[in-house]
Amino acid sequence: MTRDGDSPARVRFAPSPTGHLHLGGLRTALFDWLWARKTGGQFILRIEDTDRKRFEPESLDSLIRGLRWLGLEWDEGPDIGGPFAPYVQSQRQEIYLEKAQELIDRGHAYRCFCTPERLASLREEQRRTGHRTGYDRHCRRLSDEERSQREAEEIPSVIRFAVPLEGDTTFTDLVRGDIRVENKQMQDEVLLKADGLPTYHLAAMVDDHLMEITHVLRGEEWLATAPIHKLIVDAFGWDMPVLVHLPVILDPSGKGKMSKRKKLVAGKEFLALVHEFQDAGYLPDAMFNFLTNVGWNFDPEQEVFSREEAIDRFCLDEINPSAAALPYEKLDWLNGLYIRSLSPAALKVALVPYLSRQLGLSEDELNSDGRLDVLIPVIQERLKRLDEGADWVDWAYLTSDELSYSDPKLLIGRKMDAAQSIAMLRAGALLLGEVEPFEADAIQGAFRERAAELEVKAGNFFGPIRGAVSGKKVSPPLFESIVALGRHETLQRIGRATTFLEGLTKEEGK
RNA sequence: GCCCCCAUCGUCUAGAGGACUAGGACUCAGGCCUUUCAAGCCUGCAACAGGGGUUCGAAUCCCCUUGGGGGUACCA
Repeated sequence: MTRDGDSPARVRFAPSPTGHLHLGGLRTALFDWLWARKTGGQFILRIEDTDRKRFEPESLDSLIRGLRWLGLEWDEGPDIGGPFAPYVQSQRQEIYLEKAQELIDRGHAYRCFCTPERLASLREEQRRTGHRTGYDRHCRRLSDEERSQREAEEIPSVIRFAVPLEGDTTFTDLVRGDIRVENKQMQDEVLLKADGLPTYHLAAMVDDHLMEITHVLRGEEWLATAPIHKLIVDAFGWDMPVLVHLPVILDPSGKGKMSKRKKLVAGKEFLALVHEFQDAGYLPDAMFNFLTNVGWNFDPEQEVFSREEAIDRFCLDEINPSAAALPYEKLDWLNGLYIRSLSPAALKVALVPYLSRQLGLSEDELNSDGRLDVLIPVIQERLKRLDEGADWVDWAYLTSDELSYSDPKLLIGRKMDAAQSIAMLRAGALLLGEVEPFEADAIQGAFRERAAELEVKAGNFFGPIRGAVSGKKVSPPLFESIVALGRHETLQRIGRATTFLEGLTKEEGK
């Protein structure tokens, strides 16, 4: 039933807007989307905002941006509507109320008048005495009389599900098989809260049914509540959708579920939130490729694949049931691969916003001259993330004054002395003053020729020049850097570097 | 504590009883290339958690142990 030829599935991603979307959520959405596209069905976005205390309005925006960033377009959702609108649970309150009442009428639920205080002290007592925690079903045993009396007094109440006292419940998880749990292990979960809003247990089951959801993909943290959900769905007399619990994503250390942000032994910070990956300059295509292979495997012999290929091969019953840590190094490698596959023009478009932010220059300024056009092709293969671009080109945007040569090691290579470096700088300046055309190949040719005449190694010649031009030990290829800077600015920098070294040798001579 | 799930190189994974001297990828190490740094190419290190079964034969099936994870809310 999950092989080729599956009928169109209706799959929903149903996050609660309680904060920024993290990679685990994004992966769930991705698998949802993949399955909907694979079967030619629908991908539905539903907002589960039934917790007023934890609701954060901004997270909705963040959520939508994150999904769009990865390219997961939904077919029905709060912003575009659909045949089962509204897709925001807080706007569906009457439905849940009605359904909860229906369960009471059928004897599957009951009103509970216990105060939060009683519940808390009950829990405390259970913990203290080493008993298992849980509601003691006090109100389930209320007589009709007692119940109507409390209702008449308008004592605040919730509606709880009445779990069968005996027997057991079996449900099926597509990747784990049948799972059986004794009913006595389950709680009379709250279905409708005192504020009139439903809990997940009610709202999700009702909406999944009403919205004709065929497959529910959700995090493994829901596995323990699945039997309750089965019981609720059974109580209504509905069909259970296919359940797939996606393995949790572990903290990079492999210990515990990934949370917002944690530090690893190396003291290195790992990203977890979708917008953080965005800001760091991971490409959506790379992220798509990466995430698809966590919890599922495209092909053990093929690491890189397109969205179309992924849709074509994706299969729910191949999902891996075991928890996994994100292989961050692989993400970097993949991202580098995708960056290299971009055309220089496309990379420029992607890179300029990052450069603008980090260098404090406007995008117009960055686009106004040819520096980036020369530099981008040569830094392309050096980038793993877009936010590394600034480190590769910042020197080109410094004025002569801003560039200082305080460290002689920058200009003097290993096994060289200051006098030799000065000679190299002078020779370089001489060449750069007259070489034509002022292009990387021509300049390189002239430099190599001169190196041969001088009988010095290319590295010894280029090193001091590199230091003078970029102010760095490590820079993009020298001759492209020189071209990006232009003849005038390059000569200026070499001149200043020469002066600096000369001052140094004089001091030593004293 | 109780319930449930999971278990192959450091990490992501392939493996659905014989094709496994366990394959791929990332990382790491070494080499080639080389103007720095990368990229690229080549080589290498590295795993079936342990113990019992079942079977002619087990990484693959069963049981136990251990380890890890999840849940135990008027949160999702």
